Amino acid sequence: MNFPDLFDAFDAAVLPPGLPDAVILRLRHDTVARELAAGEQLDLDPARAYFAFLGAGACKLAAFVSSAREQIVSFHFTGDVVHVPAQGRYGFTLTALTDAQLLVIPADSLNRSGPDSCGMLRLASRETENALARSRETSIILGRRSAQERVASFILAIWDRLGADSRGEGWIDLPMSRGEIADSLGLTIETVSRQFSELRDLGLIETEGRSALRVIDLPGLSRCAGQLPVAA
Amino acid sequence: MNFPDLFDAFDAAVLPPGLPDAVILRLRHDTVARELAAGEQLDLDPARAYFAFLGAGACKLAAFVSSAREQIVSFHFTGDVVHVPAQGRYGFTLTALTDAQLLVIPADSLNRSGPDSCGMLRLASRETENALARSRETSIILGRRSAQERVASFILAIWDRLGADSRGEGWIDLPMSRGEIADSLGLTIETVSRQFSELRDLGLIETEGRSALRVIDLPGLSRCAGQLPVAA
DNA sequence: CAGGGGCATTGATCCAGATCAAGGCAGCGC
DNA sequence: GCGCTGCCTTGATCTGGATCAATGCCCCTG
Repeated sequence: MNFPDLFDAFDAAVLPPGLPDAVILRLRHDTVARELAAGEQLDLDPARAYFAFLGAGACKLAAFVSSAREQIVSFHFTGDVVHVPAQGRYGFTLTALTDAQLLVIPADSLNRSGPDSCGMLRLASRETENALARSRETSIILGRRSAQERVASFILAIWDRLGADSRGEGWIDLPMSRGEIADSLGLTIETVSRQFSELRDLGLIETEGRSALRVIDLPGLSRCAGQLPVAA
Repeated sequence: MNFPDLFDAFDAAVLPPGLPDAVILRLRHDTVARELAAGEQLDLDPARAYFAFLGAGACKLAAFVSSAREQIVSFHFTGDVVHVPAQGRYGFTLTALTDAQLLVIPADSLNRSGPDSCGMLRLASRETENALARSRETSIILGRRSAQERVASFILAIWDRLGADSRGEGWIDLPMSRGEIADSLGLTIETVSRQFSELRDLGLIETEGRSALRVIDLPGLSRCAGQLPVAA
């Protein structure tokens, strides 16, 4: 996918209708297309914030906490707009999980004031708000839930997002490794693996190889994801 | 503090300069002043998102996870703008920790489009971005840090925010209980209490009664807050 | 198709923090 | 001032998940 096609996809999926041509042209001028191979990291100026539109593929947004381990803040898939913050106390990186196509938009360029650009500001505000909602949900999961609840929640979230897309019969291909799942849930690889096994033994999911996954019992999985150990 | 004074404080501290009078008047019209006693909860329409300007006092923003325990998303103090989301998967509540004065602004009213209101949109966007940065930092703390690191981080954050305000010699009064600290850090009351004791024994902080706190060794506390158990 | 490297699974043990269980102490009403 | 109530602290024990340690199994390469 080349720049014009990517930009068209972005325009159609994300941009509010009725923006003045001049504004769109300026945005087009500020925007850059990038293609990443699986595992490759997007190179950005750490002093600036960006939005990235993911035209194809999957990626992770991660904070470097120490050399040992990173905290994955969110996973993103085709069609998502990712908010990449400027470096504050932590540095953030956007890394491709599969080959990916993206449009990189400096946040400044959406935030630039001007009588015409309200639509852009609205867009920036909305996307930031989406990111905030996701992040707060992550906080809740990390603060208050058991390993099983975390893994079940993760599977449900992926299922919501990828269940429709992938190969038939409800099988999906996880684009991330067990280690990356662990880094997003605040667990270790071993614990994630054990929880997958346990959910399989409970008959809630089915797995095949490293990445293929199918949800068999959605309500059951929701039940696993739902409650605190204390119950409610 | 009455509505006009509160609004003036809000205008001075938060609103961008140079907004047209009409826009300010409209905002003033949409905005409501509320006074909360310590422990009282702000009653809002759960279907709508709000911003709240905290003119005086302290409050907590919490998500209800189960009847047993809530996850506190953030603490806020005089001068803060709090982003209170609409109810999604979780319901959020804003509760006063001390007697508090606040201005409640429906998010719609900042987001309303119009050629004049770019300044408002910019404001909404900026405040949402602040909330996002705080929330992501919370996620990192909850996902990857030990009890001691969490408590030390918490004390440092409070210290940054309240160290200057309160009574002399660097003593500050914690407006929240141990239980609330625990609920914000994903720990239990007992663990929080033990960590306070341990930091006291290490000579990093001093405590007096339930709520008085003084930081003695700031660099030492930062060191405690900083690293993973693995070290780096 | 054989070999090898890397991720994933599984098992054994350990430990940080939860849970359970007493006291202790500040602040309040009487 | 005295007792009461509700936090807070401290101690003892328990346990979920981390850590340590082998295999096992994809998948890629030659």
